[in-house]
Parts: sequence; structure tokens; C-alpha cells
Amino acid sequence: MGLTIKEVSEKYGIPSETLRYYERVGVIPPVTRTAGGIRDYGEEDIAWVENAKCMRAAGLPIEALIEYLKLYREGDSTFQARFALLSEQRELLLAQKKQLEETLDRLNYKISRYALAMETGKLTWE
Amino acid sequence: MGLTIKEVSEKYGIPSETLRYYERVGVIPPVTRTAGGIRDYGEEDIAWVENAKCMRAAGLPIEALIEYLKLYREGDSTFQARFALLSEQRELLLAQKKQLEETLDRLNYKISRYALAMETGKLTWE
DNA sequence: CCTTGACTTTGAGTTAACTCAAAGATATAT
DNA sequence: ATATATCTTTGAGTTAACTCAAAGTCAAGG
Repeated sequence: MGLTIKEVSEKYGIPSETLRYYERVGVIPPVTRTAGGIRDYGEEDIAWVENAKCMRAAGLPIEALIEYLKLYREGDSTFQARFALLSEQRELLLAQKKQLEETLDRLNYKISRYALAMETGKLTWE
Repeated sequence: MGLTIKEVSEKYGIPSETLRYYERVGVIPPVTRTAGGIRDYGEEDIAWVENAKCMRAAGLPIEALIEYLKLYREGDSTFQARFALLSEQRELLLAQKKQLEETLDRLNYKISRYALAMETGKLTWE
């Protein structure tokens, strides 16, 4: 009654191969199966997929996701380790964001100069 | 009177191999040389290195930098093309920034839940 | 029943951006 | 003069994260 792999693939724009790959290497837990052994993505499964998609889109390495899932499956004794893992990744993202902003500033400056240059026909300094 | 490749490498934390690679593929223009043919990075050369470092740190593809330099060396007739190129890259960075913020939100939420869980000993919902 | 899609395993291929190595020739600093 | 750094070219190796293909089996919908 859940979604097939194809449906999940289309809904989230993730190739079926990648979904299987994520499951195989442990980015997401084993997906619920039908009696016949076919993947039948339930709400939980989909939440994991969604999460993986979000984290990957921001550039978290697959290794971090794999490690997180591993800890998750080990139970409550890994709260601290999971907390540390997520905190570390947050630091990395914050650094990345800062870098992005720096680069955007530089890009904006250049772009504004080109806008001007295109009016006057020449770059006014540099 | 400028800097040697080693000095630039150390100053910017970019391996010498990468500096030569950037020059070879056209991420930066040919570097000034001594009479003996050894690279002698002047202010301009260094400005290009700095720029490449910044852009790469934000994830701009090398291809974009190569294309930019190619246009740059073609002269004033490419203002518009350069403007377009930079604008496109800016759009990509803005999208990336948005994604980063989304992911940070999700990460912060999770982290706060773990902080709570570590006090109380269990995850309070999910 | 038949077609279409899903399943598995295995292994190779791809892309970006380096990164390293080898070889032999010069150059520079002490 | 000598030790250390640079130079060139060429080509192979690396890493991450997929991506594709082959081969053969199985399941589900009409």
C-alpha cells in the first residue's frame, strides 16, 4: 500500500539505482518489502529517503549518513555519538555557508562592474 | 621579485601541483617567469590565484573558471558573455545557499532533540 | 498467460578535480 | 660546487558518489 521504487524515484527525482544503492550501502535502512520481496516504501522509509536527499543536497558525505544510520540502529546508547556527528556536520555546513557568502560578495562586486561596463563600454577600473 | 611557486603554495594552502595544473588547463593565465623560466608570481598572478581559490572553495566548477578566463582574454567584446557567466554562477550559489539553510534547519532541529534526549535519557518523540 | 517492472549479484564505467610519479634538464641559494 | 627547488611532458592513480550493464529470476496487473 506504500509506494513502489519507481514512484519514489519519480516523486523525489532520485534514480531507482540510487535508491537501491543507498539501501545497499546503508544510507537508509532496509526498505519494507511485499510478500513477493518487492520494495514497498512506507512512511518511515520515505522519511529516510527524504532526509537522505536533503542531507546529500547540502553536500553531507554519504559516509556521515552511513555512520549516522549505523549509530541509530545501535539504539539509545548512541545518543551522544549521534549528537556529536550531527554537530560536526553542522559546523562544516556553517563554514561552507560562510564561504558561500564570501564568494557571493566577490561575485556580486564583479557582476556590478560588468553591468556598469556594459553601459559605458569599458571597465572603469581594475 | 615576486613569489616562487612554493611560497604561493604555502601562503594559500594550494599544492604546487595544483597551481601548475590550474595554469596548464587555463584556470589562471600563464604566470610571469624569471629569465630562467621559473614561475615568479606577481601581484596580478596572485590575484588570479586568490580568485580561483575563492571560487573553487564555493564549489564553482573549474570549467566555469576556464570559460571565464577564455572570455577575459578575448577582450572587451565579451563583457556580456562574462556578465552572463557570472550571473549564472551566482544563481547556482544562491540556490545552494538556500539548500544549505534548509538542511541546517533540519540539522538544528535534530540536534536540539538529541540535546534534550541526552538530558532525559530518551527521545521524546519521533 | 503475457508483458512490464522489480529483484539479485557482480563488476565495470563515469565524472570532476585533482594528485602522484618518473625522467631528465635547469636554476638558484649557500 | 653542491644541494635543493623548479622546470617540462606524459601518463597513470585517486576519491566520491553514483551509474550502467549483463544475466537470470520472479512478481503483479490486465
